[in-house]
Amino acid sequence: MSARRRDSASTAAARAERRAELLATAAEVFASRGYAVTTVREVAEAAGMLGGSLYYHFDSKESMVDEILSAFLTEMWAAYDRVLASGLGSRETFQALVAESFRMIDRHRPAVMIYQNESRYLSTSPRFSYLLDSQERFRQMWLELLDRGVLDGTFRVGLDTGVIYRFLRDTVWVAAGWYRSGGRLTADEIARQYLTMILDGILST
Amino acid sequence: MSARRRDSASTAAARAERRAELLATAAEVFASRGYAVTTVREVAEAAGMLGGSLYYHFDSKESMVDEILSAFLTEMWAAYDRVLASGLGSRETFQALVAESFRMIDRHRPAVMIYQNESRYLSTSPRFSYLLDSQERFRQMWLELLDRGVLDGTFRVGLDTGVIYRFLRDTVWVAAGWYRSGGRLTADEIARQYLTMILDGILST
Amino acid sequence: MSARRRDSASTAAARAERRAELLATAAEVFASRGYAVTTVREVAEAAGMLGGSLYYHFDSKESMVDEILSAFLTEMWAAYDRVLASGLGSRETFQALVAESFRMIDRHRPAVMIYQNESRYLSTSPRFSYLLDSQERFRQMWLELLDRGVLDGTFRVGLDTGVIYRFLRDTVWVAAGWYRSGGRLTADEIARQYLTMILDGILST
Amino acid sequence: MSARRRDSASTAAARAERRAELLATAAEVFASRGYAVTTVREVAEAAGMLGGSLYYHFDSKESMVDEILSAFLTEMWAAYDRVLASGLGSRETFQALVAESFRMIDRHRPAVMIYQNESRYLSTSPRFSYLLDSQERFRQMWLELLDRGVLDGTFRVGLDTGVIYRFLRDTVWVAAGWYRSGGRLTADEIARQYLTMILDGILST
DNA sequence: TATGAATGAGTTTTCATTCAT
DNA sequence: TATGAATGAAAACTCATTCAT
Repeated sequence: MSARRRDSASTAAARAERRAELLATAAEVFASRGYAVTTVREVAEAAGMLGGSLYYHFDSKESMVDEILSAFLTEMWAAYDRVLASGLGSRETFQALVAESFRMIDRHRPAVMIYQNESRYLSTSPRFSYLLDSQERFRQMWLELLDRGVLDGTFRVGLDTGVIYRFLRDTVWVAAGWYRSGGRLTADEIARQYLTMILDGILST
Repeated sequence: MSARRRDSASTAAARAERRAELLATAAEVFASRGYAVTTVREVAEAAGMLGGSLYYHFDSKESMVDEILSAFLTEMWAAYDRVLASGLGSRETFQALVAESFRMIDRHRPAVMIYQNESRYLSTSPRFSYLLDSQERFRQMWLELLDRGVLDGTFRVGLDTGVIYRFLRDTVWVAAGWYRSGGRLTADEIARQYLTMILDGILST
Repeated sequence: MSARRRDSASTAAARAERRAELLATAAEVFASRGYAVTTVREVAEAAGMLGGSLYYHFDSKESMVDEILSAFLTEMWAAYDRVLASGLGSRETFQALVAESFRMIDRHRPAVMIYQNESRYLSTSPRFSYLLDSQERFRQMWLELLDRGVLDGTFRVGLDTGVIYRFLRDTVWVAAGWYRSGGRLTADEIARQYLTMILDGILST
Repeated sequence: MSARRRDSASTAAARAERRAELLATAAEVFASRGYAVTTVREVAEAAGMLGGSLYYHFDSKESMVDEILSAFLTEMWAAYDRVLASGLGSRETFQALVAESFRMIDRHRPAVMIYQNESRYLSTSPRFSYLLDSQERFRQMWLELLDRGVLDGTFRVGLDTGVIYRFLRDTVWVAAGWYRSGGRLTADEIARQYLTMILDGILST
């Protein structure tokens, strides 16, 4: 490899790394203040630069959230698909999906918060139609799992799976709003608590 | 009662009614599109008037949400306080609070959504410090109830009450995002499903 | 006609009049400074208001030129079509088209200048594709007329009609750059001079 | 001549050549898109470099047009002065000036277009006052020639020389907008067509 | 010589708010 | 009570220019 090639490789890599840094900063700010009310200036300041400078790296404020969300969703579905492909029973699949979700929150808390809080607003634009697609796929995944679990005797009969699905959808993700990585509880521990609660209830037996 | 007094009384009443109508419309729009991204013009249009006309009725966009939220919170705490004052056991109190919450969603869905989605943003302003107060009071209410329930053997030992509290807080209110009054399920029926799930878990026994 | 209907009619008319005034002002400024380098603020100032106020009347800077140009082109083609439909001989048609053009300059000088100077830039946007359409139609009109005139013996044989067409196209319209309505020469007088020059040449005979 | 001197000489020459290349590129882009709306980045890209790199060669975007235009005007006036100094009759002078103009278009089409399209905008800055000077000199040159020609019986009496001057000024240069070097017609052939048209008119005789 | 990252002034646009009618 | 025109502050975005490497 010539020096030239190593150079161009390293600058391309440096550039990608800088982008990633900036996106992480942007995600943090969007998550904590809300996408719509966050100004580009605020993101830039958090990154230690002036407002206009961000436009050297990104086309628009919109393209920043876009990149944040699509990267997150890609990774999320890869994780879910791995679980779904592993042939587990309905209870174990359930547990694995919830655990995966908490791991996503652990690793991509800002992206999860943005996904949770801003989807409604963003998905009015065609550019973000993939958010609706993802939601629909999510819905089908859980409904199928719940139906299967009821049929095979894992889950309680008489529950409204539509209600339970909505319950799960919201419940798991809103935890991103308060979970802090490195806090008292690990993501796996929280997943365990949630699973106990959901699977067995909170009543003493 | 003189004609004059009846007139001014009916005018004052008509005025209050008009305000209430406009607030209901505003709440609907704020809830469905998000407070920050909703323009005053959109609210006005939904009410069949022009942007400037709203300022005859209200001081500002902010005072509209303010009125919406404080009216809602007042009613909500009145309901909660009634439950808390009735001397029920921890399980029954739990059930009653959850049921009350779903009734709030049923009757004040837009206000609940606004409370849920916009509190973080609004409470950065001193004017809305009461939102933080309400949250803190909510937190204490549930933590005390959970602690009491664990002590008297109603709730499972070994659960992290901090986690459970957050779980309950989020879980109940997010239902406002999908619940439709007059839909397939009544508020009480949904409360029953939620309670089964939370108290007994979803596993078949 | 009720008072209400007359009112709404008069306000609609007042509004249309205001728009027309503002468009005339904008056209003046765009014409004298160039569309691209004119700021919305400059247009607003020329109209005695602040920058943002223009957006009460117009969607965007672009929509202002759009309206200016399309109104002008509509009127221009109406005038040309009247000439073309009147069954004149080729020499008289030629004279009438040139005279019409100078009348357009007389009445819509700013619009003509914008059309002349900014078409190249504007027509890169799909919104202004009608500028290209108009140019193409203009080209066909003149080429047909020149060809007919050569065939019927009106025009000199041996001229390159492509060159003459371009010559006419540019020559007539650039006069908008210097012609001032109410100056020493009337539009008809200038048209006469141009026609003498073009038809008979400037050499003494 | 030492190696050192030859090196620095060839370096200086190479540098001048690079500048000339870059200016030619810049002129092309400015001409085709318009100076004001062309970004430095676009010029740089057309020259195969990045935006900032141009600033090694030039002080500013403005200094680029400045150099392009002043070089062009210098050459143009040298050519005109040669004609004017050669003691030709008014008709021959007329023909020679028009022919020279088309040769300028042939050899410096981008510069001519910039001169034609951007003078109004540029000449608002003191730096480009020479554009106004040139225009004034141009005007005097033609008016004197026309007056002389009318006096000596070459040109038709009764024409408004002010109108004819403007006509000539615009007519000749706008050809830069469509002329392509190496196309169907040579510059001299186009000059011949223009001259026939202007001198003898387009009517058959 | 050229790059790439950043600057900062300026531009278009949005929108809560005001106010005369 | 409501309208409609305007205000003005703030937002997203653009781009000529700088400068360390």
